[in-house]
Amino acid sequence: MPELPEVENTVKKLKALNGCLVKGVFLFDPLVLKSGKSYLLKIKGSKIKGFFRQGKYIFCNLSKERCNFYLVIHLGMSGFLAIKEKDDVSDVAEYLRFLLVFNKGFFLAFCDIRKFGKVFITKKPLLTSLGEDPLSPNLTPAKIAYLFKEKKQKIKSLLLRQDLLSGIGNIYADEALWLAGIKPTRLGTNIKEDEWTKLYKAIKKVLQTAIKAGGTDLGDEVVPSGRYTPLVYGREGFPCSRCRAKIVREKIASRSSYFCSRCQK
DNA sequence: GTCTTAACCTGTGGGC
DNA sequence: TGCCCACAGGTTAAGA
Ligand SMILES: [Zn+2]
Repeated sequence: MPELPEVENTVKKLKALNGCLVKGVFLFDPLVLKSGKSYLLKIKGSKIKGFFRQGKYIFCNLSKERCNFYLVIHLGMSGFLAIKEKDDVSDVAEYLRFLLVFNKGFFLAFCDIRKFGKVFITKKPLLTSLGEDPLSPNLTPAKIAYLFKEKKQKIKSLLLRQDLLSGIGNIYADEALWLAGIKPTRLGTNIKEDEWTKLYKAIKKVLQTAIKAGGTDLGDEVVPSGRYTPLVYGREGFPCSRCRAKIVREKIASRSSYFCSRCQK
Protein backbone atom coordinates (compact mmCIF):
# COMPACT_ATOMS: atom_id res chain seq x y z
CA MET A 1 0.00 0.00 0.00
CA PRO A 2 2.72 2.40 -0.74
CA GLU A 3 2.35 5.84 -2.31
CA LEU A 4 2.02 9.04 -0.33
CA PRO A 5 -1.73 8.77 0.44
CA GLU A 6 -1.43 5.17 1.62
CA VAL A 7 1.61 6.00 3.74
CA GLU A 8 -0.14 9.07 5.17
CA ASN A 9 -3.11 6.95 6.23
CA THR A 10 -0.80 4.36 7.75
CA VAL A 11 0.88 7.06 9.83
CA LYS A 12 -2.51 8.33 11.04
CA LYS A 13 -3.38 4.85 12.29
CA LEU A 14 0.02 4.36 13.90
CA LYS A 15 -0.52 7.41 16.10
CA ALA A 16 -2.79 5.23 18.23
CA LEU A 17 0.46 3.72 19.52
CA ASN A 18 1.87 7.00 20.84
CA GLY A 19 3.16 6.57 24.36
CA CYS A 20 3.48 2.80 24.12
CA LEU A 21 6.49 1.09 25.66
CA VAL A 22 8.39 -1.42 23.54
CA LYS A 23 8.67 -4.71 25.38
CA GLY A 24 10.23 -6.76 22.60
CA VAL A 25 11.57 -6.78 19.05
CA PHE A 26 11.47 -9.71 16.63
CA LEU A 27 13.40 -9.50 13.37
CA PHE A 28 12.04 -12.47 11.44
CA ASP A 29 13.86 -11.42 8.29
CA PRO A 30 17.26 -9.98 9.29
CA LEU A 31 17.78 -8.66 5.74
CA VAL A 32 14.94 -6.17 6.18
CA LEU A 33 17.05 -4.08 8.56
CA LYS A 34 19.44 -2.14 6.33
CA SER A 35 21.37 -0.03 8.82
CA GLY A 36 21.46 1.07 12.45
CA LYS A 37 21.71 -2.49 13.72
CA SER A 38 23.56 -1.24 16.78
CA TYR A 39 20.36 0.55 17.84
CA LEU A 40 18.36 -2.66 17.76
CA LEU A 41 19.16 -3.41 21.39
CA LYS A 42 18.04 0.09 22.35
CA ILE A 43 14.55 -0.39 20.97
CA LYS A 44 13.55 -2.70 23.80
CA GLY A 45 12.49 -0.47 26.70
CA SER A 46 12.08 2.62 24.52
CA LYS A 47 8.94 4.73 24.35
CA ILE A 48 7.07 5.89 21.24
CA LYS A 49 7.10 9.68 21.06
CA GLY A 50 5.31 9.96 17.75
CA PHE A 51 5.03 9.13 14.06
CA PHE A 52 5.51 11.23 10.94
CA ARG A 53 6.07 10.82 7.23
CA GLN A 54 8.62 12.10 4.73
CA GLY A 55 7.74 11.11 1.18
CA LYS A 56 6.98 7.40 1.34
CA TYR A 57 9.09 6.89 4.47
CA ILE A 58 7.50 6.37 7.87
CA PHE A 59 9.38 7.68 10.90
CA CYS A 60 8.73 6.26 14.35
CA ASN A 61 10.26 8.53 16.96
CA LEU A 62 11.58 6.43 19.84
CA SER A 63 13.16 7.60 23.06
CA LYS A 64 15.08 5.85 25.81
CA GLU A 65 17.14 7.35 28.63
CA ARG A 66 16.96 10.81 27.00
CA CYS A 67 18.32 9.33 23.77
CA ASN A 68 16.17 10.14 20.74
CA PHE A 69 16.22 8.00 17.61
CA TYR A 70 14.03 6.99 14.69
CA LEU A 71 12.86 3.67 13.35
CA VAL A 72 12.34 4.40 9.65
CA ILE A 73 10.21 2.14 7.48
CA HIS A 74 9.73 2.07 3.72
CA LEU A 75 6.90 -0.20 2.59
CA GLY A 76 8.37 -0.93 -0.83
CA MET A 77 5.85 -2.32 -3.31
CA SER A 78 3.87 -4.75 -1.18
CA GLY A 79 4.61 -3.85 2.44
CA PHE A 80 2.13 -2.82 5.11
CA LEU A 81 2.03 -2.18 8.84
CA ALA A 82 -0.72 -3.66 10.96
CA ILE A 83 -1.55 -2.98 14.59
CA LYS A 84 -2.60 -6.18 16.30
CA GLU A 85 -4.06 -6.92 19.69
CA LYS A 86 -3.28 -9.92 21.85
CA ASP A 87 -1.17 -12.47 20.04
CA ASP A 88 -3.37 -12.52 16.98
CA VAL A 89 -0.76 -12.18 14.25
CA SER A 90 -1.71 -15.47 12.59
CA ASP A 91 -3.40 -13.80 9.61
CA VAL A 92 -0.22 -12.02 8.58
CA ALA A 93 2.29 -14.59 9.83
CA GLU A 94 3.38 -15.79 6.40
CA TYR A 95 4.92 -12.49 5.32
CA LEU A 96 5.89 -11.16 8.72
CA ARG A 97 9.33 -9.51 8.60
CA PHE A 98 9.46 -7.44 11.75
CA LEU A 99 7.39 -7.33 14.93
CA LEU A 100 7.32 -4.86 17.79
CA VAL A 101 5.63 -5.94 21.03
CA PHE A 102 4.22 -3.24 23.32
CA ASN A 103 2.77 -3.04 26.75
CA LYS A 104 -1.06 -3.22 26.99
CA GLY A 105 -1.01 -6.20 24.60
CA PHE A 106 -0.44 -4.31 21.35
CA PHE A 107 1.72 -5.51 18.47
CA LEU A 108 3.02 -3.75 15.37
CA ALA A 109 3.61 -6.10 12.45
CA PHE A 110 5.59 -5.19 9.34
CA CYS A 111 4.55 -7.55 6.55
CA ASP A 112 5.91 -7.59 3.04
CA ILE A 113 5.38 -10.21 0.33
CA ARG A 114 7.94 -9.03 -2.21
CA LYS A 115 10.67 -7.90 0.21
CA PHE A 116 11.20 -4.53 -1.43
CA GLY A 117 10.41 -2.85 1.87
CA LYS A 118 13.14 -1.83 4.28
CA VAL A 119 13.75 -0.67 7.81
CA PHE A 120 16.61 1.33 9.27
CA ILE A 121 17.38 3.12 12.48
CA THR A 122 18.89 6.60 12.58
CA LYS A 123 19.33 9.66 14.79
CA LYS A 124 18.34 12.05 12.00
CA PRO A 125 14.65 12.91 11.54
CA LEU A 126 15.20 13.84 7.89
CA LEU A 127 16.30 12.17 4.67
CA THR A 128 18.34 14.66 2.65
CA SER A 129 18.11 12.59 -0.52
CA LEU A 130 14.39 13.35 -0.83
CA GLY A 131 12.83 16.31 -2.58
CA GLU A 132 9.97 18.51 -1.39
CA ASP A 133 6.86 16.80 -0.05
CA PRO A 134 4.01 17.49 -2.51
CA LEU A 135 1.66 18.36 0.35
CA SER A 136 4.05 20.94 1.81
CA PRO A 137 2.85 24.55 1.68
CA ASN A 138 6.34 25.33 0.36
CA LEU A 139 5.42 23.69 -2.92
CA THR A 140 4.24 26.17 -5.55
CA PRO A 141 3.71 25.98 -9.32
CA ALA A 142 6.92 28.01 -9.69
CA LYS A 143 8.82 25.47 -7.58
CA ILE A 144 7.64 22.59 -9.78
CA ALA A 145 8.61 24.55 -12.87
CA TYR A 146 12.02 25.27 -11.35
CA LEU A 147 12.57 21.57 -10.57
CA PHE A 148 11.30 20.16 -13.88
CA LYS A 149 11.59 22.64 -16.73
CA GLU A 150 15.27 22.09 -17.60
CA LYS A 151 14.98 18.30 -17.54
CA LYS A 152 14.99 16.38 -20.82
CA GLN A 153 13.05 13.53 -19.25
CA LYS A 154 9.44 12.57 -19.74
CA ILE A 155 7.15 14.36 -17.32
CA LYS A 156 5.93 11.01 -15.97
CA SER A 157 9.52 9.99 -15.15
CA LEU A 158 10.08 13.33 -13.42
CA LEU A 159 7.01 12.82 -11.22
CA LEU A 160 8.38 9.42 -10.17
CA ARG A 161 11.72 10.91 -9.10
CA GLN A 162 11.77 11.08 -5.32
CA ASP A 163 14.75 13.46 -5.27
CA LEU A 164 12.58 16.14 -6.92
CA LEU A 165 9.20 15.58 -5.27
CA SER A 166 8.86 12.81 -2.71
CA GLY A 167 5.77 10.65 -2.39
CA ILE A 168 4.25 10.40 -5.85
CA GLY A 169 4.27 6.91 -7.36
CA ASN A 170 3.02 5.19 -10.49
CA ILE A 171 -0.71 5.50 -9.78
CA TYR A 172 -0.84 9.12 -8.67
CA ALA A 173 1.59 10.29 -11.35
CA ASP A 174 -0.85 9.01 -13.99
CA GLU A 175 -3.82 10.41 -12.10
CA ALA A 176 -2.26 13.86 -11.77
CA LEU A 177 -1.25 14.02 -15.44
CA TRP A 178 -4.75 13.01 -16.51
CA LEU A 179 -6.30 15.67 -14.27
CA ALA A 180 -3.86 18.26 -15.62
CA GLY A 181 -4.52 17.21 -19.22
CA ILE A 182 -0.82 16.57 -19.90
CA LYS A 183 0.52 13.57 -21.87
CA PRO A 184 3.00 11.59 -19.76
CA THR A 185 5.43 11.35 -22.69
CA ARG A 186 6.04 15.13 -22.86
CA LEU A 187 9.50 16.27 -21.84
CA GLY A 188 10.04 18.63 -18.93
CA THR A 189 11.55 21.09 -21.40
CA ASN A 190 8.36 21.12 -23.47
CA ILE A 191 5.85 21.90 -20.75
CA LYS A 192 4.25 25.36 -21.14
CA GLU A 193 4.11 27.96 -18.41
CA ASP A 194 0.39 27.62 -17.56
CA GLU A 195 0.69 23.83 -17.45
CA TRP A 196 2.88 23.94 -14.34
CA THR A 197 -0.05 25.50 -12.50
CA LYS A 198 -2.42 22.84 -13.85
CA LEU A 199 -0.02 20.12 -12.76
CA TYR A 200 0.42 21.69 -9.32
CA LYS A 201 -3.34 21.81 -8.77
CA ALA A 202 -3.77 18.25 -10.07
CA ILE A 203 -1.10 16.84 -7.74
CA LYS A 204 -2.58 18.54 -4.68
CA LYS A 205 -6.10 17.52 -5.60
CA VAL A 206 -5.45 13.86 -6.34
CA LEU A 207 -3.32 13.34 -3.24
CA GLN A 208 -5.82 15.07 -0.95
CA THR A 209 -8.75 13.19 -2.49
CA ALA A 210 -6.98 9.85 -2.17
CA ILE A 211 -5.98 10.52 1.44
CA LYS A 212 -9.60 11.26 2.36
CA ALA A 213 -10.66 8.02 0.64
CA GLY A 214 -8.11 6.05 2.66
CA GLY A 215 -5.83 5.37 -0.32
CA THR A 216 -6.29 3.41 -3.54
CA ASP A 217 -8.55 0.39 -3.82
CA LEU A 218 -6.19 -2.35 -4.92
CA GLY A 219 -8.56 -5.25 -4.73
CA ASP A 220 -5.93 -7.23 -2.85
CA GLU A 221 -6.93 -9.68 -0.15
CA VAL A 222 -3.65 -9.62 1.73
CA VAL A 223 -2.67 -5.97 1.55
CA PRO A 224 -5.17 -3.54 3.12
CA SER A 225 -6.48 -0.86 0.77
CA GLY A 226 -8.77 2.16 0.62
CA ARG A 227 -11.69 3.37 -1.47
CA TYR A 228 -10.03 5.67 -4.01
CA THR A 229 -10.89 4.49 -7.52
CA PRO A 230 -8.37 5.65 -10.12
CA LEU A 231 -9.69 7.83 -12.94
CA VAL A 232 -7.19 6.59 -15.52
CA TYR A 233 -4.66 4.21 -13.92
CA GLY A 234 -5.39 0.59 -14.80
CA ARG A 235 -8.17 1.55 -17.23
CA GLU A 236 -6.55 0.41 -20.50
CA GLY A 237 -9.18 -0.07 -23.20
CA PHE A 238 -11.93 1.60 -21.18
CA PRO A 239 -13.36 4.96 -22.24
CA CYS A 240 -11.79 8.13 -20.86
CA SER A 241 -14.28 9.54 -18.36
CA ARG A 242 -13.71 13.03 -19.79
CA CYS A 243 -13.82 12.50 -23.58
CA ARG A 244 -14.77 8.79 -24.05
CA ALA A 245 -11.67 7.96 -26.14
CA LYS A 246 -9.97 4.66 -25.28
CA ILE A 247 -7.37 4.80 -22.52
CA VAL A 248 -4.01 3.49 -23.72
CA ARG A 249 -1.10 1.92 -21.87
CA GLU A 250 2.53 2.64 -22.65
CA LYS A 251 5.77 1.83 -20.85
CA ILE A 252 7.55 4.85 -19.43
CA ALA A 253 10.55 4.38 -17.16
CA SER A 254 9.85 0.61 -17.29
CA ARG A 255 6.46 1.17 -15.68
CA SER A 256 2.98 1.01 -17.19
CA SER A 257 1.54 4.44 -17.86
CA TYR A 258 -2.13 4.93 -18.60
CA PHE A 259 -3.41 7.99 -20.38
CA CYS A 260 -5.92 9.40 -22.86
CA SER A 261 -4.18 10.34 -26.10
CA ARG A 262 -7.09 12.57 -27.09
CA CYS A 263 -7.61 14.92 -24.15
CA GLN A 264 -4.13 14.78 -22.62
CA LYS A 265 -2.11 17.15 -24.78
C1' DG B 1 27.31 15.11 -15.67
C1' DT B 2 22.09 13.30 -17.62
C1' DC B 3 18.93 9.87 -18.73
C1' DT B 4 17.27 4.97 -19.39
C1' DT B 5 16.98 0.16 -18.35
C1' DA B 6 17.06 -3.86 -15.76
C1' DA B 7 17.46 -6.11 -11.53
C1' DC B 8 15.87 -7.08 -6.96
C1' DC B 9 11.56 -10.64 -4.98
C1' DT B 10 7.17 -13.16 -4.75
C1' DG B 11 2.75 -14.13 -6.48
C1' DT B 12 -1.03 -14.25 -9.92
C1' DG B 13 -3.37 -14.74 -14.19
C1' DG B 14 -3.48 -15.59 -19.24
C1' DG B 15 -2.22 -18.20 -23.40
C1' DC B 16 -0.80 -22.47 -25.45
C1' DT C 1 -2.24 -30.13 -15.89
C1' DG C 2 2.34 -27.70 -16.78
C1' DC C 3 5.23 -24.15 -18.60
C1' DC C 4 6.40 -19.54 -19.87
C1' DC C 5 5.58 -14.81 -20.08
C1' DA C 6 3.83 -10.39 -18.52
C1' DC C 7 2.59 -7.84 -14.78
C1' DA C 8 2.19 -5.70 -9.91
C1' DG C 9 1.76 0.43 -5.57
C1' DG C 10 9.40 1.12 -5.56
C1' DT C 11 14.21 1.97 -5.59
C1' DT C 12 18.80 1.75 -7.33
C1' DA C 13 23.01 0.29 -9.58
C1' DA C 14 24.85 -0.07 -13.98
C1' DG C 15 25.02 1.14 -18.73
C1' DA C 16 24.60 4.44 -22.68
ZN1 LIG D 1 -9.87 11.81 -22.76
